[in-house]
Amino acid sequence: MTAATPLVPPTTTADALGRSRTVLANEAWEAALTAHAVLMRRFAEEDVWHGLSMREYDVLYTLSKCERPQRIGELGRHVLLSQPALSRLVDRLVDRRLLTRCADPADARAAHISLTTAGRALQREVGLAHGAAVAQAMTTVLTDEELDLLRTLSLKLAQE
Amino acid sequence: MTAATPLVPPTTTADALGRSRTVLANEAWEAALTAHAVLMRRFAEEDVWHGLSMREYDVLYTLSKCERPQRIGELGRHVLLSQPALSRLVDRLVDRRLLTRCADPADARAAHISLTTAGRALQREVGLAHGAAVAQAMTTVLTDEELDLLRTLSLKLAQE
DNA sequence: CGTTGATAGATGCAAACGCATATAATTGCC
DNA sequence: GGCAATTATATGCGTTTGCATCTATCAACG
Repeated sequence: MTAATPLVPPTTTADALGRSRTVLANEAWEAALTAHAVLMRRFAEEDVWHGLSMREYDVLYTLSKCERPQRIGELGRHVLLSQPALSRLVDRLVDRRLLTRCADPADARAAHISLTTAGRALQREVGLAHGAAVAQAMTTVLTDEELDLLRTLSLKLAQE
Repeated sequence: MTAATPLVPPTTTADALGRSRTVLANEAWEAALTAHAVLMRRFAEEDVWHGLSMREYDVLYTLSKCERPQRIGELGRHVLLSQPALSRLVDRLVDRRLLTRCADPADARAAHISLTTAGRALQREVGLAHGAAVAQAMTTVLTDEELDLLRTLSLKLAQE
């Protein structure tokens, strides 16, 4: 038994990186928040919105991916907005003839929301231009592998 | 020259994954947005905020990382909020004795914002509990390597 | 059936937000 | 030094938001 035998405990990955697991998590979250803010700001100032707010577009986009009409509650799961705020946002889009509310024969409480033809057309138009801006912003700094990795990590985070 | 020579163009990584680079970027962004929304909602409903909104905490946190007092404009770079909204948010926090405004001798336009003792104490208290919630949420679904990767990808996205 | 509790969505209201613009101070250029 | 352009922040105002609460409907159980 030599005095040179290393007696330090085996390092974890976090130790090897010089940070605790908690710090690692918080640094990752802070970086993600910053990236979110930077990109949201950049996308918001693109001239592609045709009078929609990003939240309004978010609702149109969510509906565009759905085959069947959605309830307010369902939409709420995809949009970071309180139920009353979402309810009124839908009101406004209905007033603008971009959405329709129709009754559910099986549940009189529910409001089924769906895109009008105009709503779908507007979503497509905005989506095309916005999607191009998203691609532009992300592909200039990330490789294909990194984009795929970001998607994978994000899906893990979003899972319950 | 044989007829068996493959004449298809070399596949890119995106082709190999079966998606175009644009689609890849948009899928990554959508997943990131979803993760952001899911986690924000979860963090917001944690009972750690002591009467602060998350945006207000964001300002206290940003200031807590700075040695010197910051201008409104500097804070604005870190917070996803319009300049007037930030100006009034600071007003409210000053009214609550969590921040102080002091004049800049070299530039009478500028408002130097800094934490009061109470503001710093509140940030620490909230930060401790919130940081724990962040760590909890992220470490249960991501490994250390993945956390570090997320941080790296996010920093790349936020650059420029 | 009828009452109780849960669920979907709407509404009252005060607080907070964004846009446009005002105010005030600085910089640059003649 | 004086005037235009720019920068930093504040304010007016209409819109949107969140919280609390309300209404209406459904589900479940005696």
